[in-house]
Parts: sequence; structure tokens; C-alpha cells
Amino acid sequence: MASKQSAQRQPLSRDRVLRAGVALADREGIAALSMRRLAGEVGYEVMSLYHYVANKDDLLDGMVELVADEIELPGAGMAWREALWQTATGMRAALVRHPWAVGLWFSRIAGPNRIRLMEAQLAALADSGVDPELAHLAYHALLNHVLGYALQEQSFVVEGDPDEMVERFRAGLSPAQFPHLHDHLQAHLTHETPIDDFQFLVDLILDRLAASRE
Amino acid sequence: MASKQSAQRQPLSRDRVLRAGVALADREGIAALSMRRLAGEVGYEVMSLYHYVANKDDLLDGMVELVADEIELPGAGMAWREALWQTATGMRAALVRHPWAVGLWFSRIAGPNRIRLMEAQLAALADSGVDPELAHLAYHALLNHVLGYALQEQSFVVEGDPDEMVERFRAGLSPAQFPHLHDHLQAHLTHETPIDDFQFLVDLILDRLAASRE
DNA sequence: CTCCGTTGTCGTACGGTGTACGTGTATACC
DNA sequence: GGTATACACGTACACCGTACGACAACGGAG
Repeated sequence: MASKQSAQRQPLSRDRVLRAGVALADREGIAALSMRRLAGEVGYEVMSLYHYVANKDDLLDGMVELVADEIELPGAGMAWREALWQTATGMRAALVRHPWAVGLWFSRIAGPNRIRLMEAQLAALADSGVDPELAHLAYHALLNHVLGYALQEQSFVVEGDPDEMVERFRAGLSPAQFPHLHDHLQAHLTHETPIDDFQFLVDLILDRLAASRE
Repeated sequence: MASKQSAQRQPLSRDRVLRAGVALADREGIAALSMRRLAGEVGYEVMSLYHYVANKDDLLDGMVELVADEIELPGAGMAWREALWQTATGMRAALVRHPWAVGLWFSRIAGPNRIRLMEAQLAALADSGVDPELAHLAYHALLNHVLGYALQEQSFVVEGDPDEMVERFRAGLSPAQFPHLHDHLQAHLTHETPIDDFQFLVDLILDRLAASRE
């Protein structure tokens, strides 16, 4: 037991605390992440955590930065369209892996990793040669789409995807009264491949940019 | 004082509790909304609220439904494009009035008001005559945009808009290292009229729908 | 070797949260 | 008038973030 104790008693570090937080939030949701719980997870007592994070907000900031670090930045010589596509899908994938990060993405000012990502996306847009004002619009449109998409996906994973849907349109939702909603939910149940959903708007935006260049 | 007491001691009701919650969240943010605080706001004690809401989640659900009720549904004979535009802008306006509602919009299953809104939007899309699969994509794209936009707007109002921006690109953000980000933030400071941002993507989607109809 | 400053760990405590449970009173109905 | 129901609320509990200070381990200076 002493060996097991010392085994899980690796020296603490900010990185270890942050990664344990990400793992816990991934596994049991952001609501389950309390300082006491996290301390138990790494094998220490609560107050020991406060030597590595200033407070819980700082912890959450660090966790989001860890998620942002998973998003691969576009290579140096990459074409603008490919660069934008890659960062958008990379961000989407990261937010699918860590759904709790969606709500935190904008809650505090960006750390270095998020700043690097923003700069890379804006650089790709500038490289495209489209009108700067249009590029500005496109940047926000892309970001909104990625974020909104992730937010919506996240909400469908609250409790067993199809179960909840079925319960929703079967209970208290008469197909006669809400026929279109009924059909829409039906499409969700039968159809799969949600990636096309995502790609649709990204392509719409990027096509618009490409078309604007005479 | 007895008259003031009885004046603020109007009989309690679910509606009054919900509306007080909305008012409090509007005024001081969702974090300030605790059951004890809300009880004080309506002039009763904490446990009295539980005769009108099942728990805090139920309270939040009711508050979101109140926000959804503010969104005007399209008229019966309204053209599909106008109907979609109206609901999108109406939803955006409601979420600007009640920024705290953005994060709650998808957190629980939709109530009657949100269901009516969804049905109206889906009906307009069906009425447009475009391919159902494209309509399905467009529905999600529109919703994501409205939501992502509101989420992003909300985050910029955390503490005095320009102050935070200035602090961000002045402190720890060298224009030499992040030139595009610097320019982007500059554009935010000088430019105004954020509504064009919003309209840009809505039009892009609706134009795409209109173009698809031979 | 002794002393001392630094670093890391943690016990205790405080004010906050949501809410379960039970108790009292006021009102409405037979 | 007796009884059932609705309603207000006092108390209590488990949990939360974290301020404060005590204590041990350790590295370097004298």
C-alpha cells in the first residue's frame, strides 16, 4: 500500500493538475469538477492545488488552453483555403473531444495558444487576398459556426442521444401539431454523418470568399 | 412600513418568480441569481419559492421559456424568406436583451415556446420548396449562427467593451508578433455597426437557398 | 553544524450554495 | 364547526471555493 501510495504520489505540478482536470471533465462533465474532487483525483488534499493554480478560474483557463493546444496550426506554406478548413475542423474535433470547453472558450480572455490560433486564421484570411472587410466578416462567421455547432452537438449528448430524441417527439409532441419538427427529428434519427452538416456552412463561407476574388 | 411591506408582498406566483429571476439575471448576471437572493427580491423566504418551482433547474427552464416567448412568430401568410429573417433577428434581439439565456438555450430539452419557434422555422423552410436535405442543413446553419453570434457578443460585454479590448492587444500582445490579430482588434475598436456581421451570414444562407430553387 | 529562508502540504474555518423535511397557520369546503 | 388543503418558512445538511496559518522538508550561508 505504501508503494501504491507513492506510485500515485508523483510530484504535483501545474501541468499534472490541469491534465487531471481535463480528464475528469471529459469523463464526468464539468459539473463534477470541484477542487476537492480534483484533489482526490491526483492524490492530494484540496489546498495543495492552490500552489499550482491561483483559483478555480485559473484552473479552467489552463484547461481551455490545453484544449487549444490540441488544435494543429496550419503549416507555413499552406494555401489559405486549406488552412482555414484545417483549423475549423481541428477546432471542431477538439471541442467534440472536450465538450465542456465550448462554454468556456469565450468566458475569459484568450491565452497564448488561443491567440496563436486566431493569428493563424487571420493570417490565412489576409493571405487569401479578399477585401479586408469581407475577411473580417468571414472570420467571425467561421468562428460562430464552429462554436454554435459544437454547442448544439454538446446538448445532444446530455443523456443517450437517440433515447432523448425519441422521448422528445413521442412524449408531449403530437406529429399532427408539429409535423415539420416531427420530420426534422426523424431525419436526425435515421440519418447519420453529421460532418456534412458542418462542412456545408464552412464551404459556403469559403466559396463566398473564393468567388469574391476577381 | 406596514403598507410598504404589504405592497411588495403581492401574492407569489410562478410567473412572478420567473419574471423576477429574469429581471435579476438581466441586471446582475446569471451568477448573481441564487435562490436566497431571488427570494429576497420578491420579498419572501427561500423555501417559499419551492412551491412554484420544482428546483433551480426548473426555474432556469421557465426563465428561458419566458425569453423564447418574446420572440415574435412569423405571420400565417408570410413569405418563407421573410419568416426566416424575422425569427433569426428576433431570436438574436432576445438573446441580446437576455445574454445569460444563450448558455441555457440548449442545456435542457425545449419547452412549448421554443418548440413553437422551431416548428415555425421548419415550416418556413418547407414552404420555400428547397430540397428537404438542404433545408435541414440550412436550419442548423441558421441556428448555429444565431447562437454562436450571441455567445460571442455576450463574451465581449463581460467588463466594459473597449477597455478589455485595449488591455488585450496592448498588454502581452506585441503588434509585431501578431500583426493580423492586432489589425482585427483595431477594426473592432474603430468600426461599429455589428448588425452587418450578423446579416452577412444569414443572407449568405438564405441566398444559397433561393439559388437552389430552379 | 547550525541557522534560516523557501517551498510545498495540509487542517481548520468561514460564508456561500441548493434543497429535504417538518411545522405552523390560514383558508376553503362539507 | 371540523377537516383537508395550500402555503410560508425555520432548521439542517452536504457541498462548494478559498483565506489563513501551521508545519515539515530542504538548500544554502555563516
